[in-house]
Amino acid sequence: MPEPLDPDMFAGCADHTPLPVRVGDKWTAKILVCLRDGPRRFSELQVPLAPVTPKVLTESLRAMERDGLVTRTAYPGIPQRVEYSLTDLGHSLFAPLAASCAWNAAHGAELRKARDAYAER
Amino acid sequence: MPEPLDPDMFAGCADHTPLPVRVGDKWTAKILVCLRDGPRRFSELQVPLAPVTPKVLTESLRAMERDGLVTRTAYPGIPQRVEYSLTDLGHSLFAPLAASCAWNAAHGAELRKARDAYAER
DNA sequence: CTGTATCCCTGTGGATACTG
DNA sequence: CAGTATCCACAGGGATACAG
Repeated sequence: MPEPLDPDMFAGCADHTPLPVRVGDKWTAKILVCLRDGPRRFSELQVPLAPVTPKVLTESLRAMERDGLVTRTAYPGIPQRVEYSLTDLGHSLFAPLAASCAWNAAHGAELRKARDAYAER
Repeated sequence: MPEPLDPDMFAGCADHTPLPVRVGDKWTAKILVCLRDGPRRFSELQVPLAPVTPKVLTESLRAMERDGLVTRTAYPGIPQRVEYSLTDLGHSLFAPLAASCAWNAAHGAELRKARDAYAER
């Protein structure tokens, strides 16, 4: 018999999920992985992330820059050259990300099985 | 100097984030926490989750049931009585969830600081 | 090459009211 | 009590074209 739930148990929480900010969206986690081993250029990121559009990739990178996860470095010249790299804060996100990936590896099949079984009806 | 990125590095991935399915949404993680210590009734969940609407709470619980994270048990009688409880699979999500919460505790302030600094311009 | 500018579509979530 | 039924608003993401 559990205790009654505290009506204010989420009072200190942000409005959204307890997951690290904006890592639950469509591209952030993948960008993290792409930048894991070193700086990458804009066009270099577009390849494995296809079919991401330039607009969306820019938006994602800007948001990550704003949150201190990546740094953007522009090298003057023609053609233009821009590199994105992870900050220490960005690297620190691999800890929770690895935990999530481990869960998927261990239980993802079970989840899909449950989903398929539910669809039977 | 990192190797070139593998164009197919995300070929096996789902279209979305590598995070556990539907835990990145607005209510799932909070529902998990509410059900952690035992079964809860629908109206019992509404209290700490306010101002969630019945429609949205139902949708979230249905999706979690579909994914095998919770079980729904209805007890006949008047007034009606329904209890939701976590499955073993649901409980297993606390591992990645804890890692995310730990990140927030350790680095959340740093992220907010970066965000505020970025807003200065 | 590295983006911006528009326009648009969809899904998630919400407001409100009603039912078995 | 435990939902359903409607209707709706908004943000994320995408298609396409263009610019510095």
